[in-house]
Amino acid sequence: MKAQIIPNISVDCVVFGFDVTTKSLNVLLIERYLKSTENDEVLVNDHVLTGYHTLETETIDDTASRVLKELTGLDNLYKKQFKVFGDPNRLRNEKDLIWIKNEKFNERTITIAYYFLLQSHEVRLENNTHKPQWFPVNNLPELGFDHKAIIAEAYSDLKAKCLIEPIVFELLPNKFTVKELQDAYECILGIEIDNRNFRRKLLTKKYLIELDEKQVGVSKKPSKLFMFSKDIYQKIYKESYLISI
Amino acid sequence: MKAQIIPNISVDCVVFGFDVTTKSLNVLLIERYLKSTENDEVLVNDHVLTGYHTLETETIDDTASRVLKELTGLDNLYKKQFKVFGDPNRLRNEKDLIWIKNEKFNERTITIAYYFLLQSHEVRLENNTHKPQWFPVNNLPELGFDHKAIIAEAYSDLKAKCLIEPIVFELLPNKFTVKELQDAYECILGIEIDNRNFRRKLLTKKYLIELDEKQVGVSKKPSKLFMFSKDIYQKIYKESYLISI
DNA sequence: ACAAAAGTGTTATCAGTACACCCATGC
DNA sequence: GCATGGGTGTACTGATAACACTTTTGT
Repeated sequence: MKAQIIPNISVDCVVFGFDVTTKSLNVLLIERYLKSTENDEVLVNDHVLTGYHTLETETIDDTASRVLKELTGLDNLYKKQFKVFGDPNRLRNEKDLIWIKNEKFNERTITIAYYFLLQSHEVRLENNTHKPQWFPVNNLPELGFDHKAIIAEAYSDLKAKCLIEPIVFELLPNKFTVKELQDAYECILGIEIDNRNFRRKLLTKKYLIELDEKQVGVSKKPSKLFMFSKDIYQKIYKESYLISI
Repeated sequence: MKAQIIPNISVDCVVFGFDVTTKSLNVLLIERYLKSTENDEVLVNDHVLTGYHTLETETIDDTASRVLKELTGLDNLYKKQFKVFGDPNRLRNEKDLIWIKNEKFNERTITIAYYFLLQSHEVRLENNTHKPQWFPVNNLPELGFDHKAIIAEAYSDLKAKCLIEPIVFELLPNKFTVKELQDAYECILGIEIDNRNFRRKLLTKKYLIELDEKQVGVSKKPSKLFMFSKDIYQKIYKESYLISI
């Protein structure tokens, strides 16, 4: 017997992928496309986040992981539940109503929103039945439902979190250069950082392990590679009670 | 026609009340009490958070506000949605099952948890049909459902948020002394703060307005009173991009 | 040898921490 | 006049911010 879906509770996933070569923070979207059966008129043609209803037997976290695995084949990614969207009118603009009628799900569905962090290139886009595509977080296409607002909230949470938790590393390969780390921060925060100050600050951190390796296949001076040690980070982590208001 | 409740979606409210005289951060709980109809045996006798199901026609935020108004008569309090609890087994220990059977609600209910901030004494406890009581956050009674975990998460979020947003003021009267402000911080964070450093730091803030008033009715030297200006705070607020990992 | 990116140091300023005593008031 | 809590100052240390040039490497 298959587990029942809960028709009024869903999970939506904002998948952030960092592209280290183009220095771009992207969001993974899927197409929402519907043609009229009568006259071939295109009724809906925009993009949405990936999501699905929760099953009776699983936790919400499991739903999110399942949805992501289904879309990307990936497991064990950084995952953050950041907000619930439950406005009774959140799915009620014209195209949403057409879509919902077609898909036959509950108009009053609340969605628990998660974001995931990975490197863009980890996701195989070719031959993917969901036809996912990457869009720069600052240049999104037309979005269905309330997904524009969901992405905005996710991005805002990501900006805040990356300053106080070591999550940038989730967007980078295992071995990375200091410049790439700086790029990731600059890209997420939308700011420029002085490279001397940044290097000094980060290179003193014990949890950044300098490897005996350099970049290969680059056309100019190759840079040293580093790794992030979560173990060391957790060992030296100290709670801060600094009041910053 | 009355709005329908959504049987599998609820809101739970962690009401934090600060008592400025006892310097105690408290949580408002209501009793969960059930006697057997057959033999007078007490089946359930513990405490829970206040909460209720969402109505078809309202937003989740509205549900939370409604629940709180119903319990306390209060409006316009600081309110924060901080996490969803949706484990399929979250309501399935023995007493919870007895209770749910009696109350006839859905075993697979997810709850969206909020916390509220106020001063303990704002809530009238006498003649309140819900029989709410304050308990120190560090000394809670036996709790039903997964409410112990919900309170723990709420408290943890509060600790983090009070360092970066001016929300302590929600726990204090309009006019307060610097000492009371310090007490609030010490109490929330569970730490001691050097009063000279604290005063110097906070008194330089433009959003703390020194009043031409002093405490009255205290038995020793009366202290100057201050107000928090949200307007000024928002005007001088500057986004910080300080990486603190 | 040249282009490109990696890598490096100093100074000034600000913020945080540690620490102990005097002062004003109500009783 | 005294007990109580309010209120204050200084020195040290560490972190941040501003700023420009040299080095290494591949081609």
